[in-house]
Amino acid sequence: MKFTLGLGSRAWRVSWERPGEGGCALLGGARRISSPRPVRRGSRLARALPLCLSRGGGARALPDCAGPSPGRLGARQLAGPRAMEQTYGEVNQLGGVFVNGRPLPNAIRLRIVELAQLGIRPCDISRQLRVSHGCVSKILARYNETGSILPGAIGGSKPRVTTPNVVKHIRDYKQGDPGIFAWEIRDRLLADGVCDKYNVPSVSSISRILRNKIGSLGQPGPYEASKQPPPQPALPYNHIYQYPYPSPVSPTGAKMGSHHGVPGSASHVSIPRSWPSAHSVSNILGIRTFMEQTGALAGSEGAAYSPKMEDWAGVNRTAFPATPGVNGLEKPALDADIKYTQSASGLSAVGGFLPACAYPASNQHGVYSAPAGGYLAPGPPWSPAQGPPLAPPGAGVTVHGGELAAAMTFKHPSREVADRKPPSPGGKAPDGLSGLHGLPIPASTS
DNA sequence: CACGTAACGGTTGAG
DNA sequence: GTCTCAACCGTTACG
Repeated sequence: MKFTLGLGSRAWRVSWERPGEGGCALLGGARRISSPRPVRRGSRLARALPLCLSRGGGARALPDCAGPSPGRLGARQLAGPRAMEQTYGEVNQLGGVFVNGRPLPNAIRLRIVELAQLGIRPCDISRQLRVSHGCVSKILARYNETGSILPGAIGGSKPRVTTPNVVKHIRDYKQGDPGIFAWEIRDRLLADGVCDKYNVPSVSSISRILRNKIGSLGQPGPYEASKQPPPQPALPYNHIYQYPYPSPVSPTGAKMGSHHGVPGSASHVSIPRSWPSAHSVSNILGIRTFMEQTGALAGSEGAAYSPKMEDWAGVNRTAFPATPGVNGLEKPALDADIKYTQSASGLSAVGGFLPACAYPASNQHGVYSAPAGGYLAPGPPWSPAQGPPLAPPGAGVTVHGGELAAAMTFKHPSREVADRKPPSPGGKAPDGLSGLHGLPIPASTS
């Protein structure tokens, strides 16, 4: 099924089949769909979703309730089967759209923090952004703890054997003897005492390292290739995981393709794992340096790191303004931050206040491709009688798009690791948006 | 009513 | 190329 409105579950599942996933996504997230648990929150939900809940007849009182309301979804469905196949998502109780298992776009995360800093209560932020309060709580807690709005590293596992040191040695071996075999490297690691028999990388691991990391050093590997070509048409990564965010502004579905001039249309940020940042193989291997030397780094730093850069190459390249101050960035940081672009046009509701969040197709398939605005309620039902809900005029925390973009875009290496662990004792104090990421804006581009 | 958090099903990516 | 596993995700519901 592609679209389900589960009243009983209270969480509407709106899913567009994704290749290979069948309807699984439909069951994700709200596990208690058929939970025997007494629905004692019905009333509350009813408040939150006055009409969205209504079966079929529904949304009258909340005709345009933000997020894909049933009606909206309908519109999307009308967009055609193709679109249906390419996008999917779910709608939470508040009417917000989310992708189960995937982080909220950074724009939203940022917005949450911003609003919190403006004194908005978490519950209100939750309602306004249509993000579950649990999530708001989590994000704020995380921010308070780490000073970063970025989600944690998803997937993978911490290197158990391929430590930076090991990788370094592998690189050395490889550079010393380009024709060396993986098993030879393995032997040498043992012989040199770099590893012992218990933690020596397997041949396959070494091969992978050679292929994915080191390989790019000596040859115009995929990474380089992906960055060299001139802005190629943005890859349709969007289709892979298009967020069915019906742009509140343009519910018709025109929304997806390109957003208000945002190249690549991707308004998504895929959050990279951050733990590896501490010992980013690429960095360790000096790939970045290499890239810099080739001059390819500017504006496309990330390209040098992502093993799957080709997936989102075009976007980054075109959407990302060449900016100084990228040195020292590691892949993780870039993966995450590079996605932010200066263009604020991508954020309908946040626009002007936040830099657009261009989500290049990351190496992750789950990409929110719609503008963050899609998350936002066009007009909060609970609407505070104040002006633009999301763009508090002169709300103290106003930040220059560019300035913020800078903050969002580049992460200081030293903070990299910090993302995960509260690094800076004092650094977490959100000092204005410039520090929202927990990323001090590098004064000097170094 | 607001909020912290466990449980849950999901995604991801290194090994 | 496939599988495993442990990390993370956001939502839901409990307390």
